[in-house]
Amino acid sequence: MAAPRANMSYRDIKQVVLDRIHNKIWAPDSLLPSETDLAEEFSSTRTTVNRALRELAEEGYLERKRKAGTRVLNAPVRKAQFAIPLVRDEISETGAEYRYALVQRAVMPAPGWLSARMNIPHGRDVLHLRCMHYAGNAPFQYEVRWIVPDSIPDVLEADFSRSGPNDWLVQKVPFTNLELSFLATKADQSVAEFLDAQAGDPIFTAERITWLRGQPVTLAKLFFAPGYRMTTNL
Amino acid sequence: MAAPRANMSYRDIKQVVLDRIHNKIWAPDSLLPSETDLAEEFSSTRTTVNRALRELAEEGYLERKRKAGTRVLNAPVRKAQFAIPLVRDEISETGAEYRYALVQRAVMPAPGWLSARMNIPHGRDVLHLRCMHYAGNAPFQYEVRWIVPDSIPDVLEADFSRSGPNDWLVQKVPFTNLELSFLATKADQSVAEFLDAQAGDPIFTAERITWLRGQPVTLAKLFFAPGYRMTTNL
DNA sequence: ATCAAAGTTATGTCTATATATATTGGCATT
DNA sequence: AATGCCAATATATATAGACATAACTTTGAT
Repeated sequence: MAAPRANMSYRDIKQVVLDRIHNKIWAPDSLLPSETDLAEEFSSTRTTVNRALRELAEEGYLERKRKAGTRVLNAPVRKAQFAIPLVRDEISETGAEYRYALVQRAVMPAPGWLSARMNIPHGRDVLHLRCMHYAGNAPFQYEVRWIVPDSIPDVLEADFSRSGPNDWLVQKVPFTNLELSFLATKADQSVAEFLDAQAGDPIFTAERITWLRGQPVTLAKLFFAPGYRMTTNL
Repeated sequence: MAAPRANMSYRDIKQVVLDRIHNKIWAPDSLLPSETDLAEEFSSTRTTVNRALRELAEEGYLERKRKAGTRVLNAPVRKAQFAIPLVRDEISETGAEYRYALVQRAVMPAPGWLSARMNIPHGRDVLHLRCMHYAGNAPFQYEVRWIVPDSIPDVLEADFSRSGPNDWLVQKVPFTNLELSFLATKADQSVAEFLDAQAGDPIFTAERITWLRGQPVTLAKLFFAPGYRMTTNL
C-alpha cells in the first residue's frame, strides 16, 4: 500500500488516490479532503495535488466542482480513447503494403438524405467518390465519400486517382468539428464485391462528418472488410 | 485572428496556437518557439504556456520532446473519446425505462476459446450468464458474460436475477486493465430472437475483457439491437 | 576518424503564493 | 414559505523562480 511520504510527484499522488478509491478508503459518492488538506498530508503543494486530482477527474474517476469539493464517482465513467489513424497508417503498421484505388468519381446534385444530414441546400452539386484501400492484396476498407466543394478551393481539380481523398483533405482542409459514428451494416452486392465478402455479411462501418466553422466539408462512410475489429486497451 | 495581448489564459493561448497551426503560420513538422519565448510573446509565464502546449499535445496536435522542442504534427492523430456508460445509464438518458432480465445462469468448465482468450487454466469452472437489457419494451442489448470466480469472493452466491452482473461487478470488483473491442457480427438464431431481429442481421457488438492485477476477471459480449450506433463528437 | 565525455538547452515538474470564480449555506427580507 | 443577498470555501488558474531530465551538440581523447 502506497504510504504518503515527502517529495511525492503528482503521479505518486494519483496512484495513492486511486488506491484509496479501490480500497474504499474513500467510498463512492464520498467527498475527498480539500486540496489544501491533501497537500498538507502529502507534504506537497496545492498545485501538485491539483494536477493529480484534475487528471483523475479527466480520466473519469472523480467529479470536481468549485466549492462543492471533489467527489468519488461511483461508477467510474471510463473513457475509451481510440486513435483515428489514416487508413494508410493503420495498414502500414500491420506491416502490409498499402495500396489504393479510385473506383468512381462523379459530380452530382446532393441526394436528399445527404442535404438533410449535412445541412446542404437542396440540389447543390457535390463531389462523390468511391475508393478502395488494400492491405497487400487483401481488401481492407471501402470508402464512399461526399465532398461539398463550395468552401474548398481546387477540390474539383484534385487528382484522386493516385491517392485518397483523406490524404488530400488532411493536407488542405482543417476541420473544426467532427462527428464520428460506428455501426454494423449489411453488405450489399457492391460492398460485398469490393471487400471480398458475401452479400449480407455484417460489416463494421464508420461514418464521419466534418465541418469547418459551421460549414459542412465532407461525409465519409467507411466499410471495413469482414473480421475487422477496433480495439483499445486502458 | 486572435492577437496576443496581456493576461491571456492558457485557453486563449491554446486557441492562438491552434489558429496559427490552421493558418500554416506554424507549418506541419515545423518547430514552435520555446516555451520561454512564447511566454514572453504572450506576456505570460512559462507555466501557463506549458499547460496550453501540454494539452494540445494530449489532444494530438503537437509532439513534444525534451530539448528537441515542440513540433506540429502533420496529420493530427485526433483521438476519439467514447464514454463507456453502464447500459442502465445509457438507457435512462434516452428517457426510456430500463428493464433487466436474467436469461440463463450456469457454472461450467471454461470452454477452450475462453481459456485461451483470458489465460485461464483449462477446465477451470467459470460462471456463465446471459441477460437482456430493455429500453422500455424494446430490446436494447443482449449480454453474454463469463466471470472467473477464483479471485472474486461471493460471486457464486450473488443474485443476478434482479440486476445485472455489470452493476454488481462495478460495485464489488475494481479492475486495472480493460480490453475493449468493437466489431460487427451476424445475428444467430438465439441473438436474433432476443433482440427482435432477423437471423443474419448485422449486429453491432462490443467485447470487453477486464483484469485485476494480471488476474482475469470477466469477459462480456454485448450485442446491441439493430440500428444501434455509437457516436461521438469532437 | 571514432567514440566518449561534457556542455547546452527545451521540456518536465515542483514549490510558494496570489487572485479569480463558482457554489453553498445561512441570514435577512419579502 | 419563498426569495434575495452575502460571506465562506473549494476549486480554477496565474505568477515567479528553481531544479530535474532527456536529448542534441560540441569538444576532447584515443
